[in-house]
Amino acid sequence: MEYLVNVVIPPLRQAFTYFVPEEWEKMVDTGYQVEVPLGKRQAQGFVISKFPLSSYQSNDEYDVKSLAELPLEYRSFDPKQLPFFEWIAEYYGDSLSNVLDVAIPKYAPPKLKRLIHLVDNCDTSSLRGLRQKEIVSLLQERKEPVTSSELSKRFKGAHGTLKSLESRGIISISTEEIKNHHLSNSPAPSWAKSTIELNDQQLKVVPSLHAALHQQAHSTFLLHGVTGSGKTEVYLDAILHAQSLGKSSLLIVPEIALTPQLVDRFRARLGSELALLHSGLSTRARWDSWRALLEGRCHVAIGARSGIFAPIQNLGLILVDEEHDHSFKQSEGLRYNARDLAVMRGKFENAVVILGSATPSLETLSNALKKKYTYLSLDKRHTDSPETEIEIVDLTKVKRSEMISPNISPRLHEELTKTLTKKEQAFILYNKRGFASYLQCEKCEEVMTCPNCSVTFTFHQHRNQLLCHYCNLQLLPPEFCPACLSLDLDPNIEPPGKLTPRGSGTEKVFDELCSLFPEAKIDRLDRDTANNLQEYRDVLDRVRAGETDILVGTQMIAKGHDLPGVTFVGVVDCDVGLHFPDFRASERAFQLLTQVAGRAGRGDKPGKVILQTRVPEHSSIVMTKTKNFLGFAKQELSERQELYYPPFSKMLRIVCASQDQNIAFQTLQAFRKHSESFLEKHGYHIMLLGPTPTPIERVKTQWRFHMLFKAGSIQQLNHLLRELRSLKLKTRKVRVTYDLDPYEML
DNA sequence: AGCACGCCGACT
DNA sequence: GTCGGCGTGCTC
Repeated sequence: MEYLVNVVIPPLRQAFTYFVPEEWEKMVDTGYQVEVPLGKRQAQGFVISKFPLSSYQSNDEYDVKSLAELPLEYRSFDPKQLPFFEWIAEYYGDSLSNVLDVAIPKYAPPKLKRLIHLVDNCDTSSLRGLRQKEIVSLLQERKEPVTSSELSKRFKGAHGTLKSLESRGIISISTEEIKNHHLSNSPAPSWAKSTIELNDQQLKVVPSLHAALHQQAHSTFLLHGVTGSGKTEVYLDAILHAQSLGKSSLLIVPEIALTPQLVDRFRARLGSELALLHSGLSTRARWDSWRALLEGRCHVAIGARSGIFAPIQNLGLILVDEEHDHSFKQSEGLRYNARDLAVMRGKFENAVVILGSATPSLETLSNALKKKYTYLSLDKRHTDSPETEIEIVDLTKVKRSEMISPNISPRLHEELTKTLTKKEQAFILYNKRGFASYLQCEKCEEVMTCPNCSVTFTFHQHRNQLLCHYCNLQLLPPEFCPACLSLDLDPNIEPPGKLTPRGSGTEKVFDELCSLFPEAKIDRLDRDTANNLQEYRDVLDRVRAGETDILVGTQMIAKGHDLPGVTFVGVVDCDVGLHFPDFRASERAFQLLTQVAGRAGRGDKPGKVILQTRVPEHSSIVMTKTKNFLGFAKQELSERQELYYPPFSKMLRIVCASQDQNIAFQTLQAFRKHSESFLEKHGYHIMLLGPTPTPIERVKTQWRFHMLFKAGSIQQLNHLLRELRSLKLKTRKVRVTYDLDPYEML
């Protein structure tokens, strides 16, 4: 017992010290996963350091135990990653334990398959049963082993038959690991070209990327490229260039953008070099990809948010596509932002970082303006397609009687008709689910609200259901107003009011379009029609195959890849979310509108966009029409500066949730008190706001209050965060969440 | 997180 | 008299 190790055992925050048994002394090191005795049970942990007995200072508070077990696939991360993980813990004021728990995939044993072989030269003449004859003749036909699961599917009760065939020496059974097809060298489809052809403007940006890669030092680029300008080609060129220098690359994309089409394009150029990391993988498949990277078998990884932790060896390049996308921010647990981590990881590993977007976040843009990042731009579309024309329809100027249907203005109807006549495809964006935003009593004006949350029920007509979008409570819509009924008046004299649907959503627009265009094939894409990634892809595949004329949907429709048949995009109501109590509401609206407008006309046909709004002078809408990203950004930045919002300040949000309204409020009040004296003591300048009720003050029966902190110095804010976390102000019945760089304010 | 210890209410 | 509720504290 010459060595000891410090082991972190999630979710326990501290590290524990163990002896390393002699037989593992040479093997075990930082990054290994181990089983340890902990109290009366066995637990799993990660080794975060190893040191000789001579440098161990014993304190007699506890007896050091020995490691219990070394799992077969024990190496979990590279020791070189540890400083990065420690930095993350420090920055978000969390424990290393929690970071490792989130960053490192769980080990899963390999899946096994049973292979049935036909024994050579065996005597098949003595076969009795029909089932036996069928199975043997199938095996003879195939001339290769067949899995038992396939046989079981074809012939019910095959299991028993196989056993008897085996005992009679006619077949033999072997087991084999199921290989992961994400890692195998499956051929890329023919449409994915294996060469890269760069156009003039792409050729202008690649030299500085190549130069940076040659430096093998950290630098960050903002690649600002309008939709269709061919950012992907630049990514590929950079990845291949890194590869020629012996460096690996990591590409992070929003989960929803990680489509088979994107993966095929990369596979066509990279083959088996490529490892995938996304939520659709099984635990084992994720582990396989992770190990392939850790062992240096793959040199390029494409992943969603959590891919930023991937143990890529010899990392030289990190790319973040759609860097403005809010899905890079984890919204629970360790609330990290993968885009910010990408830049930080680049610093730790001397890697080049490329942040790409058609609508960069103001944080990233401001770093580019400050020359912290190098600004590169692709401002022309890849093909020679004519410019897309964007038209604003001011709904305040259209009389209700002039509307073709409640949500469709004459101009929108006209353009849709034109598109359908030309046999082209249209996207209709309405960023709101359901059929009606709420049900209201005709008589007493009572609105149906969720009993658990302070929001109205959304009416979903197709399911005939009232649905709470916050707690998912489902209710059959009542025929009469419950408030009227509760008055218990004589129905003959005072009949209860009926409930009418008010406000609309994708379902309503879908219905309107179906009656306006009965001949058209109309489809809908939102969280209600696409429950998972596969269903989402299926809907977009139907569009790609030309089976859909009009696709109505929420923001989900804004992010599909290459759909050249779509020439028209209509936005039913640009104002959804514009007046959210969130300082990023305008930015979000601009990004969504610009993104969805970019869906129109990616082929050689011209695109057309119609934006319906009641605030036609709003900068998010005007600047979308004029395609003036920098104009929008400058105006928005000056407003942010005035109000001391990011990127001009660093923000921290603390939310307290409790069944008891008072406890939630008073916990935060105590946080405020302590913050004030802490700031006083250290002479820090941090702006405190609140506590106030959150915009949606009750969710899932919990009352919620929050506080916002705005600071000029991240160090000071961090110090305060650490201090508040260490305090024991939290009473029993309250849940506290800390969110550094928050995105969600509801 | 587990698992123990510990101190107050309804039952075989 | 005990079974069991979950509040508190510890685990190398």
